[in-house]
Amino acid sequence: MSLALQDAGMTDDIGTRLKLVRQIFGLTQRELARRAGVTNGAISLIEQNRVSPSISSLKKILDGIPLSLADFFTLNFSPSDDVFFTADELPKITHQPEISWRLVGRKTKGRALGMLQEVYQPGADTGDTMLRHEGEECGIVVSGSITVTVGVQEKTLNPGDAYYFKSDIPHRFRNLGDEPCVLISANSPPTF
Amino acid sequence: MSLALQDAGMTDDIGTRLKLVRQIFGLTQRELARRAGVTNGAISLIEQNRVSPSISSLKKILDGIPLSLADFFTLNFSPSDDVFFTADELPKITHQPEISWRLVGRKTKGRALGMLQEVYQPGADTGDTMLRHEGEECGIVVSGSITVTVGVQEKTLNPGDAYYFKSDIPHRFRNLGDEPCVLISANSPPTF
DNA sequence: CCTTTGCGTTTAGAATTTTCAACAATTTAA
DNA sequence: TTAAATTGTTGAAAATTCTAAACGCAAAGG
Repeated sequence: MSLALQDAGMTDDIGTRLKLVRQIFGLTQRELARRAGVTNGAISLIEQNRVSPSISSLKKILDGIPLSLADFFTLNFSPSDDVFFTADELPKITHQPEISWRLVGRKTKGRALGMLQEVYQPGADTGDTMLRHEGEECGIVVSGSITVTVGVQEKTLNPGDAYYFKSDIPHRFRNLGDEPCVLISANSPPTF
Repeated sequence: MSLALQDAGMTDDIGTRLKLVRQIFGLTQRELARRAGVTNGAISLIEQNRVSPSISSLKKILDGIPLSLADFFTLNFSPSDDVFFTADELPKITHQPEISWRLVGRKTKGRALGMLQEVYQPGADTGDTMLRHEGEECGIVVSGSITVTVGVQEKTLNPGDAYYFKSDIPHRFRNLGDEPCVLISANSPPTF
């Protein structure tokens, strides 16, 4: 099981690749399908490699994560030491050019925690549609400042400040300052 | 015309992207179709964005170039000064992990020359199927050594050594040494 | 214990892509 | 200048993907 996951990392196998990414982001097939505007059946078939999706479908699906096509094919899950990670081993993810993430650890399956280093360039804005379906998440600002909206609350966080909320509350991150903001976040979705 | 090519660089537009890559490699729709094992009609439709290809089709097509899916989506044709290029501006191409290329200049359309920096890791082998359909090409070794086969001739080239041949003769590059080989090559296909 | 809920899977039919073969336009060669 | 060859495009049929609606299974709650 964990072997299969490791193997699948480098593969061209689109189905396994999609499944891994989906699970890393803590989404069910149905939830991703809803966000992407496709049916859950389509995602199921793709993940089983019973069909080879069209670019347009795959793009729609990845937009629901969100993840660019380039990142999807570039993402590297290749095995490494399970405990220590050098900076350049952390898989990089960029959807909008202004926002980039780095995953801390890869084998999220079977783990309780996911961790990200997130970089928001000045002007970056996640929009308010990024609701995750279950679990909780928290983070602490390392440098720069970031304006976080959670439900009806909003606050601009500076280095050392932090947040913690249930993921099913709509939330939004905006960098209204003029320098990049780096923060470390963690999430604990039971769906992992 | 040249404007369209510049614009197309950054785009998600798969059709234009494929067309650009195909032209950079000096291939016709039919020739690429033959190598890829698809029909020329399919490539035509894709390049016009009248259909959105399946991943399996796109992969087959890119294998005929050859170019990986990751590189295809990562390749950056974005505009820059037309005369000077810094190292990191040169679009990187990797098909096999052991072989990587960097294009010198992007706007090959309308130019007579294409130039590549090529890196062959120890053990790298292009195989003998890489025949380009017309034109001539030449190169000079910068570091390491490379064994080149052209038709019935074969020679191991060391730094400073060079080659020059008609592209329609079957040719093959192999790094039989134990250090990476860097070479600069140029080609002049009339098909550009 | 039973019901409910949520998960991934499956199947038939609708929608889309791909092939095959022909076409028009351009280039090459005679 | 004409004939032959080559290129990209197009239309109808074949093949594949996607949807919509079900299914089986497991976990959670009453």
